[in-house]
Amino acid sequence: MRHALGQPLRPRFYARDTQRVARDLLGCVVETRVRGVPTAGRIVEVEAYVGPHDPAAHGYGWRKTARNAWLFGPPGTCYVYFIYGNHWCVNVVTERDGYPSAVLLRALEPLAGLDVMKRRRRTGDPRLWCSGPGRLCEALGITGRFNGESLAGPRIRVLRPARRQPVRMAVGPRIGITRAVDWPLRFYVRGSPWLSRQDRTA
DNA sequence: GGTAGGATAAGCT
DNA sequence: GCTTATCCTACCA
Repeated sequence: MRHALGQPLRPRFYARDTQRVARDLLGCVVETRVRGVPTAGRIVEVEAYVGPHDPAAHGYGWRKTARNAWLFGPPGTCYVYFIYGNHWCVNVVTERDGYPSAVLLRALEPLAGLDVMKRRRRTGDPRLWCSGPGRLCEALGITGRFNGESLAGPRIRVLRPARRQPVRMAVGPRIGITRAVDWPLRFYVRGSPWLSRQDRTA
């Protein structure tokens, strides 16, 4: 039962319009294996960073640096960056090789390795394990060493469950940005208790 | 219940 | 110097 949680998404899943990829990622499962220790969670919240014309995206104006280089990588790659001197954030790279677009993972519903998440996050409250981009990286053991890895690789993969639950999706503005603040590029599962902030529209 | 401020570092001007 | 795709604690209500 190697893939009890589902089958890995193929590269062509990611090689599409970034907003479509973002929507379709809701309900899929992220699984990591760090030093043999597995953890997994269902994606309930994402944000799209749609390309060089997106003022809030790291690849705005085609500006490529050592830090964001993997944002320009092939679809289905991990782009991981360090922010605010404290936190890692993980993205899935989309569209075509050389084009800077990606989907930021913002919140997961914990599914497997719950004891490990509890230890890594240093809190017994499951709501605080994966409800935010920095939190979910800590819970799943994702660090800069994952930058540039394939999302179908041995250490991190994204799976489509055999029986994917129907998702009631909501859309809103992205969080924590100062430019393009009204672009509705945050997609999340309406009413989910695992979001990075409470859904008041549910 | 809510919010203000600090931690902490890379990248930019 | 200043900003940043964040999180946590302290404090006030």
